[in-house]
Amino acid sequence: MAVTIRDVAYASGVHVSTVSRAFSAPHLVNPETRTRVLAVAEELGYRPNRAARALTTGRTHNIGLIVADIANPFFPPLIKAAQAQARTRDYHVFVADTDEDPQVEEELIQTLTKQVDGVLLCSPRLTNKTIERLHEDVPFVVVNRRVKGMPTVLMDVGRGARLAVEHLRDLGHRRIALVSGPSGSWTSRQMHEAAAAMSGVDLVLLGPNPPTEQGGLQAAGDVAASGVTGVLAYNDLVAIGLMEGLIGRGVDVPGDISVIGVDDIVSGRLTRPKLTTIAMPTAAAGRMAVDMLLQSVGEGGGTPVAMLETDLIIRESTGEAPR
Amino acid sequence: MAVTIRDVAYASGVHVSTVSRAFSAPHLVNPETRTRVLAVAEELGYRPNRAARALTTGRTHNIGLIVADIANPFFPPLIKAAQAQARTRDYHVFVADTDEDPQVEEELIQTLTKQVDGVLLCSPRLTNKTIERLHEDVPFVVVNRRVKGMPTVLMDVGRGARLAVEHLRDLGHRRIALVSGPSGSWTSRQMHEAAAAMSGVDLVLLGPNPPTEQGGLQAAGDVAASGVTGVLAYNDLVAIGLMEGLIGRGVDVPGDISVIGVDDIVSGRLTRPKLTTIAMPTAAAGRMAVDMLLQSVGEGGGTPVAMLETDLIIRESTGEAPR
DNA sequence: TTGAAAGCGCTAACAC
DNA sequence: GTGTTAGCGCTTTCAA
Repeated sequence: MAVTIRDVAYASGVHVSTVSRAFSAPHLVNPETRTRVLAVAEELGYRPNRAARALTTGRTHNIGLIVADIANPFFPPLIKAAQAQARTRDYHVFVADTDEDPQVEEELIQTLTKQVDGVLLCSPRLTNKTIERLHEDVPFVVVNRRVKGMPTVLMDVGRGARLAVEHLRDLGHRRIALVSGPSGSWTSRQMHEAAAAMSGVDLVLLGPNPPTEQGGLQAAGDVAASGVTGVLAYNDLVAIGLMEGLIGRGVDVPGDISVIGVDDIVSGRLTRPKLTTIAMPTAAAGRMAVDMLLQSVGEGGGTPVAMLETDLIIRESTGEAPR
Repeated sequence: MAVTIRDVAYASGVHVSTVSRAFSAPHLVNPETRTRVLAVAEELGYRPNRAARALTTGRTHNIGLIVADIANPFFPPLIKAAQAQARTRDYHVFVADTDEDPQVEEELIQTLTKQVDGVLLCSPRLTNKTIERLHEDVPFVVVNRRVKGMPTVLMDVGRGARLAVEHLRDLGHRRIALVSGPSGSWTSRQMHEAAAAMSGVDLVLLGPNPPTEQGGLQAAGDVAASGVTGVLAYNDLVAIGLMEGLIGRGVDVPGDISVIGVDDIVSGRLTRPKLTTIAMPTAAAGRMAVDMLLQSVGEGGGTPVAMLETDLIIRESTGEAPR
């Protein structure tokens, strides 16, 4: 068995409670005793058992991070950043993948609840109602979606969409398609609203579509047939699939049709032409979400909503409208 | 506070131990009592506290998964698969990113040790000695590296390298470069040994290089100057950077130089030309590693070493040798 | 400043 | 088949 607080207490000739204090309430113990205890602990290789500690303190020092699909390139930078940020606060993170299944998501949250101080819900697929119910048992921070009364981290995709449409308009495009994502998606709705409000262009809504390359590929026919010269896609994956489908049909990108994606995943820099896209601050979102969660765990006050900036990155998949 | 076993016991008129048994030793309790207890538990929304359970059983039902870099596209499929497999066995997984820093890696392992039943070490950067020392406190499974006496999951990159070299040889290439990875890398060494043993081709070793796009980009000059007509790169990232550098220098791929990567990351399908690569069974490795870990946690016997198949995926970055 | 004792939620002998 | 009891490793009153 591993070395416990008792071993340290015995070896340093003090009571366990003193050892405990030496670690978690240093000011309550004589400096000399403390140094001695710490030295002995070090020598024995003692590490406090966080689970046992959690039992009395009610603080696990763990958080849960639930995402729809780890393999979706949008998430890894967020996971990485969240995990790194958590570590600076001495927190560990459980990562769970729901495979886009709300059922799995709910179950995961429930089994995780007792082991964590809070949960980060990234692009959750659950209904608001279910989220609210589950929230009774554990603090949440929701990323990429708006749920009433819940601390939230959003990325301003509306602004991104406006920038994108402006960019296309400046290039002379007058008829633009929005190749949307899944029907329930908050992001998709934001994009639509922002784009629809822009003057000087006609907007054609094409969707819903699965948020994947496949989804984009399948939409290529409709896009080609729609007579648009510019496209704003739900995300980079969709944009990449779309470009593939378009090029496969003999459509030139950006000669005939300009394409803009969302997310700025690394793959977007590798396509030919390189993808113009709206960069999402995923890493910043991960960090901020962790901060918010630990904040709300500590105090419980308020329901902060953060809106992070997005930016348009112009590469090669957009150009002058054909005339 | 959340509902505990005590609440359930009280509400169903039995002792806590009976409730405990109803969950973890059903055969020891009267079927009727059991159904009643379970019903009450369900109604109250009782969920066993796994941390508390771990305190008595010594089984946390958690595992740790430590990777060098979550954002490296090689890892997400592995993480996803490991996490999914763990879930089928009722295990949760801590994911931690070391940022390629051995120091961080060691500390992470130490703080995680008490909270998990075992740890998956993916492409660890620690010395064998350190790994062996840490292994005294917690079971390990090592992925992508060979450590004496440790359960291991390997991917047969040697075979992949042979297939790759054969493929180039069949296309008429006689002088081939191996653009290697980091100096300590097990994978890199395997590739080198396998490729060097092939007859009918001259092998030029270029490296070590960082395992990134940047690394490939920087190696482009040497590759172009080396007079080879075929290249096997350490991984897809390096291969992609290399292609970029080559094409930027006016070298045609595959017209002048053929390029083969390793990993089969999704981005490789997006480059122009599409990347020929050695597919690594990362998802299978993740699943197998979890199985091995839980196996060794359960029994502790043996030191299994699994070698998973790799395959050559021929796309567009390889072609006939120029004459 | 330190020790003693109770208890966090749960399981595991041991009785009955 | 079920209740009793002790205890997992730790923190936290309460005394001294």
